[in-house]
Amino acid sequence: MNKTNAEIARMLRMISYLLDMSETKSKKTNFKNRAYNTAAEKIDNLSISMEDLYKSEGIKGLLSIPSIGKAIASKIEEFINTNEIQYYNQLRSELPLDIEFLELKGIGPKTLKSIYDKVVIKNIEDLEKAAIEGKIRDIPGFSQKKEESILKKIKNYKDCRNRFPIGEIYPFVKQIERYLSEIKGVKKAITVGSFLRMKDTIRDIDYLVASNDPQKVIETFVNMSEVKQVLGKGSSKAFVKLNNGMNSDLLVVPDESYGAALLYFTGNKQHGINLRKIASSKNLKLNEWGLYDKSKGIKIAGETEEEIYAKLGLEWIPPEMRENKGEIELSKTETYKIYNSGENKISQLIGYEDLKGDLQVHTNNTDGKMSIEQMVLYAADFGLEYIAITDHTKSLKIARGLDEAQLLNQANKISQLNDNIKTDNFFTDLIKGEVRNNNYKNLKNFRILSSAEVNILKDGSLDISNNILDKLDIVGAAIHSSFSLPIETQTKRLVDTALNPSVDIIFHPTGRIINKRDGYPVNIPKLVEVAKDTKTILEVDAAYERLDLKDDHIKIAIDNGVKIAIDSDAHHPLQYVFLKFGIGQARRGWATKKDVINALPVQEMLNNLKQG
DNA sequence: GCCGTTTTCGGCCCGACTGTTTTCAGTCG
Repeated sequence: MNKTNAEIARMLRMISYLLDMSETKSKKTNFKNRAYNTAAEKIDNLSISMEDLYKSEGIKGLLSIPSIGKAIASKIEEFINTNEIQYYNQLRSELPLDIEFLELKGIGPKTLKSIYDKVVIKNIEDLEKAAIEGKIRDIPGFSQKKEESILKKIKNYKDCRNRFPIGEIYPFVKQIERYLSEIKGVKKAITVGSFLRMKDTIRDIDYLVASNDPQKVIETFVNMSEVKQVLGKGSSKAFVKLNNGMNSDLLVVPDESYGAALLYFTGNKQHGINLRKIASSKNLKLNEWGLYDKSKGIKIAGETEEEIYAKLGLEWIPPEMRENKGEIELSKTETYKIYNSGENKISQLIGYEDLKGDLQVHTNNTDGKMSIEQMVLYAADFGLEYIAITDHTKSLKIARGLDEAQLLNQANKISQLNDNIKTDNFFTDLIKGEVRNNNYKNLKNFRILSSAEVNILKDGSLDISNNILDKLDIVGAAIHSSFSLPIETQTKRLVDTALNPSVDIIFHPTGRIINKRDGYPVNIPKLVEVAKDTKTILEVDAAYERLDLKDDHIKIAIDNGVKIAIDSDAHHPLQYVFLKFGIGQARRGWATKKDVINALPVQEMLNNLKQG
């Protein structure tokens, strides 16, 4: 049981695929398979769980999702209740092909059907074997060249690691972006796609370049040393596989099409489709080259995104919000004007320069790499005004967690440092050889907060008592063990923590590590409800392998009036840069500056805590 | 199969690249 949205979407997508394979030229079937595919995409982008929706509201809940009608809703219901869809079984009894073909890019249902009709295959292994044995080249419509290309595509499928955490590839992606921007004649070069939308993980890296010499840019791109294989190229586009296994696409357009191309290539796909539908309804046509007036046959916009959105009756939408989750409705100029008298999300979204403090920072007193003083120095250098020192507590043995005496000792030291920081020469010794810019002038007003990342035990209690915690400026708590308890127990551990009057923030609430572990199960709406009642802050841990809370959870939290903190979880000064990824997730969750507690100056932030 | 400010029928986003199709189907994003 417990069907994820991804599993449901995959089933619908495979139904679409099988319908496409078995389609008799009739147009009706053609649109039927598209309907299944559209429903699958919709579900993939949904912020709520279909199963939860079904359990709380029944089939009516499913029908409330656009693109899901009676027929598809009843199949989802069947899948949730019986773990099967008879319609799918029936299709598969006619075409017994493994669902993995969905992930084999470049070979679609039509190609596969032509092969299937002549050679018995069931899965990708069979297909590879048939190609190696030369059984495909003689099928009508195929050739030796096509057979070779099938083998290449299978190799690509096997090589491809699914998705990379955004922070892991960030420097590499930016390096190529800089390289492209330095090609002679290039006016602009930018990384677009899910990277620009700040998705937590990235599959493909897409670049957009504005230049009047596309051939030169394309040749330079496909000949970079980072390129392992050229998958295709034409007069405006190129597709390559990079050495790290990722696919990368390049689109080159003239300056006057830059905005249209940026809009098209940033996505997401459904956002783009909806914009093109709006264009169509206004007798306009939108593509990657511009916005055109159909009746007059002339281009009316294209150089900037803003002018295109404006001509469609919309305010500009930040890339992080372009996920087809209601942002188009929100940006309609009429809606916008009403809201904008006070509270429009789009104009108030938390910005990349808005954080004033960082509420989770570690030092070499436990598992961090540097001292409090060094972490402070670099934080000031980074432009922050305060940090909380949140070393682990005693029951987390692996990090040499602090006991009560050590914790109080550290708090005393921090208190002294706060006094000394105001004197002119205090950091002189430390600064020697470490100064990178002149932000140290901010140091005098810098505030160090005593804190801890208190360990939540299996029964939901903490490993440090409240009378000790109350001596700290701010308290964070987190789960680091017993991940496999059932959802009710895990939720109760976090709810009990939120109910604890000494705990201000719950750190990385779901415990996920991207590509390594899913995290423990948590009833997020329930936790959010208690957090709201108790004024507990939920963290967005910005370390790129965590990004926890994730975007959809952030949206649930702030929609319910819960404040978030965006923290780096830095164990080294260079890790303050992680804050960028946390802010990206917060923007994806539509968080405004007001929703983020550490966008406040230190005293206001403290005043807004539970006991503040 | 889904949808509706042209609402229960008749539409359904748009264009680049590939292969071998001399005018297009398949696939992708």
